[in-house]
Amino acid sequence: MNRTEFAILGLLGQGPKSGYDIKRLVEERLSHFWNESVGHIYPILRRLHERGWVEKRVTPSESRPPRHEYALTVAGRRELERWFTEPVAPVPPRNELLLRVFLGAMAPAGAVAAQVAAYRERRLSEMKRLESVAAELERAARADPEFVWWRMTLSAGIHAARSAVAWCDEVLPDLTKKPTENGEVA
Amino acid sequence: MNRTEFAILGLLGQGPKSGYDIKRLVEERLSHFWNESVGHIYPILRRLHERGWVEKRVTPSESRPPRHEYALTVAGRRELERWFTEPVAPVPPRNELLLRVFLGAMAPAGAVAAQVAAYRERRLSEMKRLESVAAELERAARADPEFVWWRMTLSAGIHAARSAVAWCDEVLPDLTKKPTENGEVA
DNA sequence: ATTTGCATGTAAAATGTTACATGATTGC
DNA sequence: GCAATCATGTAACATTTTACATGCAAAT
Repeated sequence: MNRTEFAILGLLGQGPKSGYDIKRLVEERLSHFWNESVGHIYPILRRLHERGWVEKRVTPSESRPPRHEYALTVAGRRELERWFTEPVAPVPPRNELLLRVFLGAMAPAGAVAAQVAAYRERRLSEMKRLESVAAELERAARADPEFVWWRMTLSAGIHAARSAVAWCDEVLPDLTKKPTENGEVA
Repeated sequence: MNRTEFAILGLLGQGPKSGYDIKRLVEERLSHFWNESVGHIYPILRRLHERGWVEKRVTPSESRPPRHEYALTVAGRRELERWFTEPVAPVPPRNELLLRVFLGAMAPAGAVAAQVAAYRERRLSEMKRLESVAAELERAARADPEFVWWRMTLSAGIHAARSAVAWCDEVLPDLTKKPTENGEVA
């Protein structure tokens, strides 16, 4: 069983949803640590249905396409709880920026520095964005039962972004001073 | 053009290699930020050859299978240099641990805490391992022209691992005290 | 004796992304 | 009038992993 299936099963655990609901929810709340592509959600929902982990209810509508809503079954919830105790599968890393850094000796002058600087920008703005989301959450959603969990994932994102920026600040001086000393292409 | 092609092109930029050489090099030096599966390397090498970016030299041997060695061509090196200036494609995140944390409200009691504790262990030992590799490198390879670049990638790994541990230490108290208050399944 | 390392590759499966197809509604 | 949002889904493609297939040499 794959990761997408569990992600969707988990989101349905919070209440019945349509494929489109799932897509939006992932974009709005989970985007700093998860993503789902639309073309993947619908086939997975069907598979979950075939296995009896979700049930489907179609609500017709005059003005729009009928709404296909999926809800967890008892078997689905059991499966979901099992997943929580299953060890997280390690993801083999693939970091394109670090690949460029590692191979930096053969890069055109300044290219790696520019990449790291751009990366720093991205991570810094990500950090600020997450901090403002967290502040807003703290203000508006303390009573929400999801609150504590959501805050933890935001904090994870902030920690990661902050440490990425710190690394950039550490290496950027070495990358910008006298590039040829590092053996780069002149 | 995909990421594996550039990774292999880049490693060949450091000198001619066989498929097996590439596999070993990735495992030994790049494993904290990159991976390649064997089944992928050989087809890619052939593709690079078809495009004229690498040239192939087969050295026969009595006792072993012939060694197929690949080396960058001029066109290959040009392509590689182009890649350095190309913006890094953002990777859509998929963090299974954070997915579990986000959905923590419906987890069996203590399950999320156990996952985070296990994750902390993994990241802490990763951090120690990278620190010792870095120390060894500092001692043995300062003269190596690759040294500065390699050190930067190690530092990135150390920063990331350290910050992950810090996050775990931040959230673990909340996860272990009075689990039912967080709305978990009892 | 058996495992590990050297060394090449192929084939099938899984996973996931992108583009396409359709069409109404709502807001600007 | 036009773009965005709502809403469903399919099909083709790309990417990557896993398993298979082979076989010698060296070390334990």
